[in-house]
Amino acid sequence: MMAHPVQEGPYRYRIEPTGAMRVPGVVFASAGLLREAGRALEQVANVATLPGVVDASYAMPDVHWGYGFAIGGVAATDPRDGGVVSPGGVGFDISCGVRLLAADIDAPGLRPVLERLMDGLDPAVPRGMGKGAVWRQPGRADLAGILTGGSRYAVEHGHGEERDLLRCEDGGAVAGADPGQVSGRALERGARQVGSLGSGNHFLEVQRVAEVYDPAAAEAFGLARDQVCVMIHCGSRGLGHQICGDHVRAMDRGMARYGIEVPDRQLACAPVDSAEGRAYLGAMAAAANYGRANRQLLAQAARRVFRRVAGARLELVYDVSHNLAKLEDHLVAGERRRLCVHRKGATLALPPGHPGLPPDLREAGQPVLIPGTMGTASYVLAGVPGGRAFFSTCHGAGRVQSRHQAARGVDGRRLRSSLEAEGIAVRASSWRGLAEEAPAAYKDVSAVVEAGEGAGLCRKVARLVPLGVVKG
DNA sequence: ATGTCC
Repeated sequence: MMAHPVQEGPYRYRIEPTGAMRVPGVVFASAGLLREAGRALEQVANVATLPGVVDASYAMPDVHWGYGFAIGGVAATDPRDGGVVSPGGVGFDISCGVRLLAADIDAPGLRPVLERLMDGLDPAVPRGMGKGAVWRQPGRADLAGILTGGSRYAVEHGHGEERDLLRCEDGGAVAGADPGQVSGRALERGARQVGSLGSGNHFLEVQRVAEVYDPAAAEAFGLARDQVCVMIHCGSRGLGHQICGDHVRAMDRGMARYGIEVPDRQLACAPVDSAEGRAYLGAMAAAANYGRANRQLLAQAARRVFRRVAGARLELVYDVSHNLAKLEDHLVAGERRRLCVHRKGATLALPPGHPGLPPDLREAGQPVLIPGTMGTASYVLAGVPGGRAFFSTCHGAGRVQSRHQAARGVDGRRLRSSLEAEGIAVRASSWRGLAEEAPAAYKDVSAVVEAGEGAGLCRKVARLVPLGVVKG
């Protein structure tokens, strides 16, 4: 579908419905970010053709090209109106997300032991391709427990604190997981990777709170200026990837049976209330739980190193997923409807007062964690009243260069030297992998966050800067 | 993102 966005408000553009589009497209962006979105806007228009789509096909300020759906896209469908679920609307890395922990130590206090801390984290954080995991050989029962119980199962088996679960979306476990819909191959891939970072833009960073914008919310989140934090960005590894591939194939074969036509095969989908739709949602929830358990185990690995090297404790601030579809209740034109909300490279941002928040965060709103590009800032945001796009906001910087382009433009060793010269300790698993994640390959995360705030999607709480990077 | 093609 062609897309001709027209400005209709500050940081807000509209793509008028044409052809098979059932609803408009709405893009939240500055003029500069809109230009960087490029052909991803055609994907935003394509999503507006899906059966049962409600309200609009939305794009966050960090929108960029993805598989079928743009990354940075939000789309809700109504199952009672033939609404579909599409694996492409979640992405290959199901439940990819971010976990932030706050240390009871400040940056000046940590500085003398930073190098030793990084040397401790280096072997303690399994990463790269096929190179081990924190939970080495989970049995069949443990794997099934992880798929249905997520972080909760990990905590119940000694990998964390009960309080952690209050700081995870859905209490650490998504309901409705159906391990029976997870293929043998997905299980086999997943069994070897429970508690591993992966590669690409996934990382574990030791950070410092550089600036606080909203002192009341920062206090509620347990954050103060100069405090040390740990941010973990990872997903569901080979398991989620295999599940996405398996179910795209099944839906591609089944679409004709439901009389569904889509403008791009990568938008393969099935009605939420169909055998294929239910199968995918059950497997997706299992992968979501696997992703949370993965972050839980990596957090435990970081906790052990912090205790041993710095005598410091790490408290969980929050854990968010930015690749997921969920059944949620929303008001649409004054009417309460249960919708299937796809967020792909977009984060749920519940507003202050929302019943889905733990009591001590209810006044501040939901923490939203925005990983920056290596060597640049990351942000903590919060949901706002009247949040748009089904209470969603951005998820990160978003690429502007392909991996190949980035690797051609930068030498990994030289990049490490320049980061170290800025006082950022780097522990990389491969030089090429490091070069592919060069800051030049990404949009300016600060511009993304400014646009998100300007568009009324979220508000800034704090900015974090890296002290040390453990790179996948 | 991903045992970067079963």
